[in-house]
Amino acid sequence: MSNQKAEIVDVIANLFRRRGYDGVSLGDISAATGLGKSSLYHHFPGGKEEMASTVVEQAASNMQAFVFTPLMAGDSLESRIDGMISSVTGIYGGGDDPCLLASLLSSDENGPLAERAGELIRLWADRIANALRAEGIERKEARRRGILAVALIQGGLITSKAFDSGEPFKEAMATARTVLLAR
Amino acid sequence: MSNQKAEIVDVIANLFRRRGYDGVSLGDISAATGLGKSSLYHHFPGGKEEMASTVVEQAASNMQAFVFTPLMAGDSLESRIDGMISSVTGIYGGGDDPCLLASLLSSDENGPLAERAGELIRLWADRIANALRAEGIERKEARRRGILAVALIQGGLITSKAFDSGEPFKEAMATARTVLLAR
DNA sequence: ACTATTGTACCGATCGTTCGGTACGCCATA
DNA sequence: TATGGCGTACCGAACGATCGGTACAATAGT
Repeated sequence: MSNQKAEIVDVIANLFRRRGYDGVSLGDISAATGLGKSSLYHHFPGGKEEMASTVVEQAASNMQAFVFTPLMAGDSLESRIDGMISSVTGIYGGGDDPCLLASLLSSDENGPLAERAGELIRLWADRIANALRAEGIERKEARRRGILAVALIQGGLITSKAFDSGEPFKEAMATARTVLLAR
Repeated sequence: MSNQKAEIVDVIANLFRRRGYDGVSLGDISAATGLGKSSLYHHFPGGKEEMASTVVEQAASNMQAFVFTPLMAGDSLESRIDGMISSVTGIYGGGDDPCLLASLLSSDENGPLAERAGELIRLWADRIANALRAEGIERKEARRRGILAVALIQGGLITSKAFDSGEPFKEAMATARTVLLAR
């Protein structure tokens, strides 16, 4: 994907994650990107759905690069977890920016976008669980904690939005850290 | 509010919480309620916005009755927390049903509905904190745990949706219970 | 008879989408 | 070095469909 197009996708992603799939019109996208509606169809022949799915796939690749990779890179479980938390905090603007996956998971009801978003969330929990298993934590317990950590991240984002403050998110991240590093 | 109207509001609430504000059209509401558009405008002269705000106010009243009241009614902190958890588990169908407040908080971007939904989420955390303070837990710590519990509930709902299973939600609730009852 | 409630028909606006067409750069062939 | 064709990128205008909302007459319940 060219840099040019990646920038466009980035702009569209910011719309979708803040307003959900149905909350964003092609007019909005046109205004935000500076491209005419017909130009958007040049880049995304599949229309709005292709714009959204492209955005999701970019998010998937970002997760791979900025979340999963740090989760396997550190020299100790603590440093791996801290690496992920640091990345995640950056991605979500310290709690100020909504999660694209959660946004599409909720707003598309049983469409293909929601299915893919759900898949990525499950993958996320799975990768965390794998990191724990590599440290000798039993399989089911690792899975339990992985899911719990993702729940804390997502719940932290929602409460941070409700409180209009990054503090709830940061508290949730601290709790997730404790859960993941408990022995 | 008459029983008749309360039923209508309930049907509309189920639409909004599953698809968000923008994902529901008046046609959808008309089909789901069996009422023509004119009938809907008879009951809700303010249109879609009034339908949504009525739905939110009904949710507020339900929270008061089924969540806040149990939170003050038990004879021990443990029984109060368990009362709330039991009610909450029922309200969300064991994790299968999305949260109306979270749905509107996210899909309305900075509209009045999102503001009200956020207010109710903050109130929820506050009520939990109050229950903890009544047991001697220090103010800031009580507030921290209240917010954390709400985050676990909301995050549990999202992960449960991603996994298409009530299990993540139940795990999140169990964790919330532990957090709230810790000494 | 009166009021509450509803169905039918319709409104302008906006939705996602498609169309015809233009500008520009690359590359082959003459 | 011209020239003509071709692919990429973009645009304004318009499409049919649906959006939220309204006017009004008919019906139902008292």
